[in-house]
Amino acid sequence: MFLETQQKIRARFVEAVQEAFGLEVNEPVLGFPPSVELGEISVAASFELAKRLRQPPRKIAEQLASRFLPLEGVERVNVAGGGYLNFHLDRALLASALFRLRAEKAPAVPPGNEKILVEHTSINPNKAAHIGHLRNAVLGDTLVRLLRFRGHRVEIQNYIDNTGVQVADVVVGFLHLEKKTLADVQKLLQDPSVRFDYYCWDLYARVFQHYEEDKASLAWRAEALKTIEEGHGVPAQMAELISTAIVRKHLETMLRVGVRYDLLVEESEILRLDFWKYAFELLKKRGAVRLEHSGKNQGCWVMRVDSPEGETGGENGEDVKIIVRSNGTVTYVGKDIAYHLWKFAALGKDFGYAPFYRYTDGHEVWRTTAARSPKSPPFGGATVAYGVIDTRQSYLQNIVAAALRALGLDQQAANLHHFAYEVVGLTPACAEEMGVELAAEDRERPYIEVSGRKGLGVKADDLIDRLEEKALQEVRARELTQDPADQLAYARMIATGALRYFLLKFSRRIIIAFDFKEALAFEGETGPYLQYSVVRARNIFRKYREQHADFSEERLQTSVTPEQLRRFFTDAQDGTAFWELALLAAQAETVAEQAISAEEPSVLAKYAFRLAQAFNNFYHRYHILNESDAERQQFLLYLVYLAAESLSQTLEVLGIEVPERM
RNA sequence: GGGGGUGUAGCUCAGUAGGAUAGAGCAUCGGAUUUCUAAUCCGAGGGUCGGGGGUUCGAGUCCCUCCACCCCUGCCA
Repeated sequence: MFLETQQKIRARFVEAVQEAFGLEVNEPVLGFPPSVELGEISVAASFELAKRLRQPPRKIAEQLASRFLPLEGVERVNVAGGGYLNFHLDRALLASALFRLRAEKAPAVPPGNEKILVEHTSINPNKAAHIGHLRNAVLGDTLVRLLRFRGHRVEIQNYIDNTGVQVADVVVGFLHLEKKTLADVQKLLQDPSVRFDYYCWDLYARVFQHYEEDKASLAWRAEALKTIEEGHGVPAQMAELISTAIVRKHLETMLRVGVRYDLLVEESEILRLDFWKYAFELLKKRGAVRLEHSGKNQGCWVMRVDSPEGETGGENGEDVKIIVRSNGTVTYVGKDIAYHLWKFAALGKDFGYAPFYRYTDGHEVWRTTAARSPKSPPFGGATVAYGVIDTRQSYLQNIVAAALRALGLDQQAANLHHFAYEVVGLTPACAEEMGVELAAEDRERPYIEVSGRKGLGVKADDLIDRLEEKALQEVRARELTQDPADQLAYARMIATGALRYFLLKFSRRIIIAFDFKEALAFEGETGPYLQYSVVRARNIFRKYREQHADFSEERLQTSVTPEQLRRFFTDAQDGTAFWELALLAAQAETVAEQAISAEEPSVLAKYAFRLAQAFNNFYHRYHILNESDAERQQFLLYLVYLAAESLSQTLEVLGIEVPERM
């Protein structure tokens, strides 16, 4: 397979340089020659070696070229240009290995023992989810799928900040603005005409407006926050009621786009089980935190934040972060430190667990509880942890890592990956469409920031609704099926495909300026384009089967011989075009590895698009069912299988399902 | 002030740990076997890769510097 061949070439290069020149070198970077006629893999390292060896690069490459063979999968090695080493692969061998890989349903890599923990979504459970949350969830979910695709054992956690300020604000809204009792809220929850998460969305905005108008009312918040954190009284009960209901809504929203979880870690349990107290003791013992006796932070426990160069302070004094407020409550970072110690099994304590939500396939989402439960699966205890958290929180994530280091957990700190992504804004036009009044200068901005406090944003479910509606129209217009259930199922897959691809095609470091027109597009570089490509390929097989009842895709593996593969892949007329498609299809694993190491799912999304493009091009150029040469027809079917199966497996990693018809 | 991010075609973005001729989608214009359903394909136009230095055989990519925009630097998260 392609990835393995690459690894072999790298390793062999190091040996070859050692043999030829007695020189120790690192594994070389592999590139791609400008066209497959020049080879499939290239190494440009001879240029660098030229200095050390005082020889022209071309001469170095020539001395190395002969030392690679025999190498499984490589047919020949030659020198091109000023000193490139170009590797020509054994096309028939690679293609048949790829066919076997795609045809076997078992994962390519057996699951390892090490557990990787991915935390994503982590929405404040006080109102409906918006597009920014969708970006987080889809990025996180795709990271999970990527890791699993490459054989890693992954646990998905969703952190629920159910004792934080944002929940407190909604409690304030119910208690003080709406004068509602616990029973009133309960009734509201049971009212089928009320979308509770939408209701809270509006209420939260109203609370903020009230804070603006009446600063004194901020005291409500402080009071509510304290009682919620202490876990007693009506505010605490109401917070529990609200957050649990909203979390359930969030799970349902995310399920619509194929995102699922294993465990909900609730902040209230971190407090209730004294995880924080325990972590606090550890930090104090190590001198990582100290109590301020004077100055602006008097009465607070703070942690010193070292600047990267080790220069602390300067004239303005050192940078510190408050961990415990002067009123004794813990900031979010403090709780996050405790949470992360538990993630790495470095706290010496564990939660209890209880089932919370069951998916239709039986998979259970668990939540943390204070009571121990013997029947739960083991959670936490990871060696590597990813946190999918927006980039604005980098400062706080650095503090968590710094705390780990302060406790001597350097290895864990190094294995803690802040998967930082940028937020989703609205284009000015979109913001105005949503009813926001913009100043002239705001219209010139690249994007308008969404604001939960102002109630400005595109709700996730509204967007998904619109996508499904549009997709349903398209499905109906095409008269693919008369069955309304099928129509709906197709529309949902197409809507999800469009949305997930839209959120994944951008690099995580750039701000997405959201626009309905772009997000609702089904043509060009979109999810539906990818899905359509696979559908086209499957249509070929379906039609072919109508004439050949005994046909199955798997049978191609034997009906096309290695001899034929060799012949068609080196055909003077079309060999290059055939080979380019197969070669691209073979790179899914290589690209997935890249996406993981760069922590950049867009790399795989872009690859899927390139593969779909290559396939559509091929589809248009070669008419398979009309092919009169039977051997050639079998070969073409073989090639369609490689491309379609590679693409559909890649789409699975992206969380994009393919409908039967489009 | 300090830390981080971004700047590539009219617009939105890629550019694979420096490599062989700067790419894609959208938009615009022109075309395609009345089919394995066109949610497709082909072609055209369009670029001082923010500016200036430097390193290198080679720089969109690395270093320095300047400019513009954004985020963080809360007893919010």
